[in-house]
Amino acid sequence: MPDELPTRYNPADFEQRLYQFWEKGQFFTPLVDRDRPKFSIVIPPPNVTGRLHIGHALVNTLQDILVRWKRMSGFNTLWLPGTDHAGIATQMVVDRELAKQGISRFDLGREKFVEKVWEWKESYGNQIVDQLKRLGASADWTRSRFTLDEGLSHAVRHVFVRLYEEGLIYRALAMVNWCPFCRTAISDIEVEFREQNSKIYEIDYPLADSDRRLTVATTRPETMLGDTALAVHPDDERYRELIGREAVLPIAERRLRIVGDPILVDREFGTGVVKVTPSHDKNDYEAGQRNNLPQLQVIDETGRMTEAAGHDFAGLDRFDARRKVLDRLREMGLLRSTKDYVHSVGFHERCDTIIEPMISRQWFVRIEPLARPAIDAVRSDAVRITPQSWEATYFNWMENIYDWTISRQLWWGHRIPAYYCANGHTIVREQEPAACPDCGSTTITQETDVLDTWFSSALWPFSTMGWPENTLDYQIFYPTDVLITGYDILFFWVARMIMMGLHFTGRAPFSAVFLHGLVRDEFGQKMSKVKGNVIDPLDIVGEYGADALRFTLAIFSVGREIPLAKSRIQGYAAFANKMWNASRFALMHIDTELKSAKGINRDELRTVERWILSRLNSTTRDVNKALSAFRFDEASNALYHFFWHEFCDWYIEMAKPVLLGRHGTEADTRQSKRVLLEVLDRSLRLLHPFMPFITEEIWQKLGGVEPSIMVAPYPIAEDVLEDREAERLVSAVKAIATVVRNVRAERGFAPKDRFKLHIHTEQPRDANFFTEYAYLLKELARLTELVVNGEPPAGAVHDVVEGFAISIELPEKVVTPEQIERTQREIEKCRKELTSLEAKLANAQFIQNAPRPVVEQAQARHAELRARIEKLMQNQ
RNA sequence: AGGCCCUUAGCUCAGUUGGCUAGAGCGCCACCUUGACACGGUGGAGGUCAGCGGUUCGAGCCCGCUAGGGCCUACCA
Repeated sequence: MPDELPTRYNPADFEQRLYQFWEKGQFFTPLVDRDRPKFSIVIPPPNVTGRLHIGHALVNTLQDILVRWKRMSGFNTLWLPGTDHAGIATQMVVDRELAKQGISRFDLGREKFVEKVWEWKESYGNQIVDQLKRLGASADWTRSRFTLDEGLSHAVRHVFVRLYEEGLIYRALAMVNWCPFCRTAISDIEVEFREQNSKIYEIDYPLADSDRRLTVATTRPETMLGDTALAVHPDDERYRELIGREAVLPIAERRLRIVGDPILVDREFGTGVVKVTPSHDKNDYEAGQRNNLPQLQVIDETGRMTEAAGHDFAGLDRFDARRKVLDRLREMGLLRSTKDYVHSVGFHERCDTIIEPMISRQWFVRIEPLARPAIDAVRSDAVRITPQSWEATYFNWMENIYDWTISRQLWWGHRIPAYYCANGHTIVREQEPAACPDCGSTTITQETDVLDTWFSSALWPFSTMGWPENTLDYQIFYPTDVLITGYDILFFWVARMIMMGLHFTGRAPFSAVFLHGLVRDEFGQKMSKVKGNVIDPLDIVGEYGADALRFTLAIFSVGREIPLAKSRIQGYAAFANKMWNASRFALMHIDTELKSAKGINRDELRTVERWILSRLNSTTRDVNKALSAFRFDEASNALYHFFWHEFCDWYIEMAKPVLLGRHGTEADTRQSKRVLLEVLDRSLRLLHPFMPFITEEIWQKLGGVEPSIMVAPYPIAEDVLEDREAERLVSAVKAIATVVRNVRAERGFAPKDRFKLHIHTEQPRDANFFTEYAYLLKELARLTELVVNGEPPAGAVHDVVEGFAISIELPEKVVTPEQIERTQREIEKCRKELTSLEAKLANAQFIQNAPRPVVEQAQARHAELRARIEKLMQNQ
């Protein structure tokens, strides 16, 4: 029996098989067709060194949901994948590999090392791609790109040269953030400031020409060896007359000018005297420029003290030097105090090394001219950021942006296309020149620095499409439609893509940005190996299936933090199991003849069938609407609720009597089966973007026309399916059944005990409905009999439900104190609401100002409450 | 220091232009092995929507203040 499903949902049985089926079927590859509406997105390229973590799972699940939705909705859809060469990260990984063999990259030399990295990339770089496939990512792998491949490298050189020619890239000596561990400059946003418990030291600097001493405070005493001045505030009466005189730098015994600098010095802070180290502090550097101070580099690029720090210190690590300086000062009696101090210290986010501000020659992007159009693009809604609150952060950063340090002293990356001739001329060209255009020299060397990884990432949306060539892909799929990523790389990546896209293609690279939250553990803690709270998505896929993980991520995708607990994933695996079993049930009753002749005649449908189709229709509308607004949570919630709590809990139960032939005609049974199939089919298609595997597995057994559910049309809402009347009546049936069950449970009757129920209605149509569907209520509420508009005995339990007065005849009168109290409470609640409603309705302004439907609703509610109170009173 | 955000059931969170009789999932309690499913079914308990004040016929939602928490940017001799 090929059509039967195993009793238990076991995703491992089919997920990988289905993925291979999709790949083989080439369903992920769009057509090269410019006449069809397209939808395109590019993946945030994971690092080649990456192993799939839960953040990847989230961002790629969300992209896949959109892509599958759009593809099924008829768009020519491209999801372009790829990986990032990740300069520092990858270099570090290979460094570590080499270290295991006892060699360093310096032993190999640049060329050999880069070869090694490529080798590493060829063997391990595809790991993350295979892992994405486990999640069900429907990216077009045939178009996969790598930031360091030939095409992208060409784009990088092209952009570099143009920016240089436009004066937007320059090389300069400047104070940059230096990582002594990675031995490279890094940009400002790669520095992570952290509060540290540290010490602040007060040190006495004697004046050169008197006994007076000036006390300065510092957290970094080792840098004093590089001091070239002291600064005071020019308006500070305590020190004003000292400006222009000299102090003596302890230990080094060097003369220091005392300068007045209102920008550097805050009179209120500390002693009001500041030591100035222009070579190792950003503010001091600037003060040095203003006051024309000499620079003295005392720390080198490895974090050790230089010769300039003095013979006693040269070669010492900066932190050892700190201790030694303090010892000296103590001996000299110049260390006035040591106090605990909390301040923030900059760390390199990649390697956790404390950043050393350092003057060096680097390449920069003059960013302000690029930022302006990028600000306008967001302001004018050419690019819409969701959630919108991030726009403020974006503007704040973009409006106060400073030049971007793009050179890195690494070996792995895009080597900067600048060349220097023997006579010191600089040539910036896409290809190495044969001779210097200025002097004809043929002795030419290429710049050794490489570019910041984010430089190539900034070009990703168009470089991956073949730009700067005017390729068909570029013409058809650029600009992309939406970019999905985490808010943590808004500045690193998103802002820079907008800037580069606008500058080089004249268009924003995407019209929408969706920033998802960051995944945390169930207690809101960051996941980290140290804490041991890491959830490995591949473990989850193995345990619960990719679909359960995807559904969980979708439902929690909104908000800044996504607390992920296994119990939640388990919950959605249970949902998958529910789908599985509901489908099993349906398949048991759907015969082959039905599968080939799908479709239903709406005019012949009974109320219950019209009801479920109406509910499905409004779910369809909600899901499409939610997805358009990136409300993955609303979409998945709507589907979860519909499928489980409307389709399974109610419709299937309501359909059973007719479906199983216990009630109605054969024609009714056939219709019922048709509707069951129709609703299941549509539900599966609606759910497919969220849970691609299980929906495909089941759908394959439903006998569709298309080869795969992933290319079957996505349902759209149809007004004809909406049926308010059916919704009203079935809603009443549900509510009445619930009340009867409630009374049964509350009064201690057994589930199998059956009662006689009376329903009263003035509407002949409603009376006919209940008469016709008496069998249904008898089944759902377990009744012996349903009487419409009869004479209920006084001793019955009365209530009013959705406008219908009902009375339940119990076999014996059971009155417990709890029960009386409960009725009492219910009446109280109604009365309270009634009182406030009456006040509302008595208020002329409410009647006047509130919209008509609101007033009508209040009036209807008022009537119902009164009737209900009256009936409930009879139960006493 | 500037900016953004959060505070709703035991836990984690929805609640879109003010109309709510405030929802969901998980957890909890009671009952039920009914022929799709115990990864199930039925019923239930649980909230002065952080506090105070204002606008409004009407505030969880808008405005102001207070308290607590988080994040981003800048800086900290």
